[in-house]
Amino acid sequence: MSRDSTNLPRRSAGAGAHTEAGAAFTQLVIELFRLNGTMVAVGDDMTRDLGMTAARWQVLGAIGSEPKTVAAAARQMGLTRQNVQRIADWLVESGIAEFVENPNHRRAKLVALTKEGVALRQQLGRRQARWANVTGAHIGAAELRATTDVLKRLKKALEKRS
Amino acid sequence: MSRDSTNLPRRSAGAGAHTEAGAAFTQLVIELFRLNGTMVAVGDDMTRDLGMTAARWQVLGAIGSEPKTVAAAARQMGLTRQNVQRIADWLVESGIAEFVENPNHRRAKLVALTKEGVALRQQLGRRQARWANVTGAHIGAAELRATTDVLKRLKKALEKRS
DNA sequence: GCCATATTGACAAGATGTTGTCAATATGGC
DNA sequence: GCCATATTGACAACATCTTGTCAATATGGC
Repeated sequence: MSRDSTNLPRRSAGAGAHTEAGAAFTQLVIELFRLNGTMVAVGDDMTRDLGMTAARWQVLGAIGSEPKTVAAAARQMGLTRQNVQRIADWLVESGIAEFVENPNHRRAKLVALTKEGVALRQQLGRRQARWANVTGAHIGAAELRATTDVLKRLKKALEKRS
Repeated sequence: MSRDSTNLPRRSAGAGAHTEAGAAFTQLVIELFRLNGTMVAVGDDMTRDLGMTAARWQVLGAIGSEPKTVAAAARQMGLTRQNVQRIADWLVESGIAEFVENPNHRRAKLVALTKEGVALRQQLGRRQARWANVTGAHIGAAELRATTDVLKRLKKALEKRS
């Protein structure tokens, strides 16, 4: 191990110079963007024949576990309220979801799955499980969990910073 | 270890059921989306005072190493040609980049940084390095590299599938 | 209960990204 | 050199996402 392989950023690292960990982090960010793009593309592919997209699927999943308001779903997924609203409106138009009265709020109705929505959710769930099981088997549960853990820690570190 | 902890998807896994690796993979996907969102937000924050965004920064970086055509830059980053074209046009309008003659193609000019673009790239590079070094140090180079490796393998596995 | 404050859905405008099409140009087989 | 094919930038139409604003409603301090 060379004298420069410390994980601590050094004052002596000149302008624009990466430490070892800094370089590794940068590579991770690049790969993260790439994989994210691929992941969304696969999600779109997996749902296209059912008239869905990855984004719609995500909302379907959020309201599927239990009915919630648009704002609550948006918060849960880290998306903007307005974007989720638009998708929720589309789901309702398409008969997949419906707005139901919210005992806790007069205006903020709950978005709930219709019978058709529940069936769609099940079908997509089966597809996702097949896909996840096959893909996950390529890597192995232990490594996947370790990876998820690093991603979570990174997210926390980034949020503190702001 | 229980009899069910195999990494192989089983026929006996009922509809919608996850294997251990399948469940771990699913968690990873969820965390990937979240971190990606945070990452773009941080990129936007880091560049906002310079009139930039994460997307523009990415293109700046691509043409910064050496001038290339819009299509080449798009390919390199996995973005659409048209989207990169729009961003490149903006960079040129803003005096950050310019179109220069391409000896290999009469129409497809190269996008190159101007003097101002080079300075901007340096400034952003310094910021990025500080940020990467600090954030990377929280995790450590070894774990970061292991994580990047898993992401790369996942991307490969997903691409084969399509 | 009253009131300051936060949350929520609705709406609009604009930014950003995608998809399809076209003609100009380059490339490779022959 | 000629020609089929692929690549490229230009343009347009559209989909998607973000940002700002507003009034209705809920919440918590008092």
